[in-house]
Amino acid sequence: MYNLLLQSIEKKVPITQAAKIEVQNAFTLKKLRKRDYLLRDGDICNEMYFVKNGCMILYTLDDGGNEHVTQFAVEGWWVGDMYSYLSGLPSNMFLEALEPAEVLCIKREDREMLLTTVPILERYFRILLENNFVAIHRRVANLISKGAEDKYLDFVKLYPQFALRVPQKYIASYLGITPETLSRIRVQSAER
Amino acid sequence: MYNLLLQSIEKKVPITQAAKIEVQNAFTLKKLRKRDYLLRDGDICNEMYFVKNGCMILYTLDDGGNEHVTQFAVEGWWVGDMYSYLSGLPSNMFLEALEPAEVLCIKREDREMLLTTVPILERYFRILLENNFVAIHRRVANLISKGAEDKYLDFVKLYPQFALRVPQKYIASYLGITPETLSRIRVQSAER
DNA sequence: CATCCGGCTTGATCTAAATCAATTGCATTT
DNA sequence: AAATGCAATTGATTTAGATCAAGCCGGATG
Repeated sequence: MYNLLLQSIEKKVPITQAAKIEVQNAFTLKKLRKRDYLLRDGDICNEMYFVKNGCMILYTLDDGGNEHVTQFAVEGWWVGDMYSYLSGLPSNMFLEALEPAEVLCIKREDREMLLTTVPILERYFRILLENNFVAIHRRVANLISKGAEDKYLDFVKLYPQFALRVPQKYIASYLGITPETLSRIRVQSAER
Repeated sequence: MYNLLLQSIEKKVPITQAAKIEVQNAFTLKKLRKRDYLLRDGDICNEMYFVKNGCMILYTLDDGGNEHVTQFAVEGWWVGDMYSYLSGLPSNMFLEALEPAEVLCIKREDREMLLTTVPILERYFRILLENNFVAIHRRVANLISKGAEDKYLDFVKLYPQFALRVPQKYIASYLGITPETLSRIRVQSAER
């Protein structure tokens, strides 16, 4: 049950057997069906989630009711509204399962506690966040500098798995373009 | 000389006198004049920089020679090309002083060393990166969901200091719009 | 003091992508 | 197998913002 999480940790830092037990005790499992929500606009995000399997999206809704996907999360990824999680203030996001999913949940206080009892995890999260910083920075660079087609091509190159797994409209949203535009881009790219 | 850095650390984690010495020994000071570079396309980013004073921008150049600002950094901020810094691979970015500036530099190996000798800094960087994650995530949400005017208004609300301090063209670039568009937005907003 | 240059503004035009709208194709449910 | 409901496609039109081009202003430089 905790295999994937412990692997994720061990890939980055050494961890003792005793610490593994501590880790396991800090998490609970949630099983989700397609379209279940872990978080809705207005909720406070009191937990962060480690995806064991399935696929989640984190998104906002604008005034016109359009979804804007800020994050995907599949097996081995962390997800949640970090803003709300850290501040304790209400989120303006939705966290939804695109597929049946299982996630490991850790509450704010439990994580804080765990970080003091197993301090090597500070290093784990630090490394995780650094890698994440690189990825999100690349995304920003693409968003401010590239046109629709180039953004899509970079996305496919970076996450070939997603391009197949996730409905196109979510990818379009993630790239900041419309589903219609993405559809047209795909036929044009294929023609060449 | 190390005041601002030590304050930045102490705001987030407790640190002993001995550890402060260790920190100071790990950094060197660089003084920059306006338009000096700390990093150019093709360089490997072997250091990260903590800004003591002045203002830096991190940007890419596209095929058309247009700058795309991915980051600002003023007093108390960290900056550098994290991708190149972590991987040791060449950067495709420029890091330039917009004003005369002083930065504290820490080499890759020295930071790794420091993190093992002063492990509380793992926590410092972890917290820093979490806060940063929230900010950059907000930026992404704005980039994929908002029009030019709303992006600008959010920027001014979040960083009122910058709006005055930095030439508009860099702000435009940071927002993913042209200087012309930003100029027009500003007069329109003022009219109302 | 003059001039030079970079940054900002303003206007005219163009274009990539959004929007609006209809149709089709799948997959899930009944 | 019919029916329902999304997702994707395709076409027509609109629009936000880019691009191109000139002029202008203010601070740095000889």
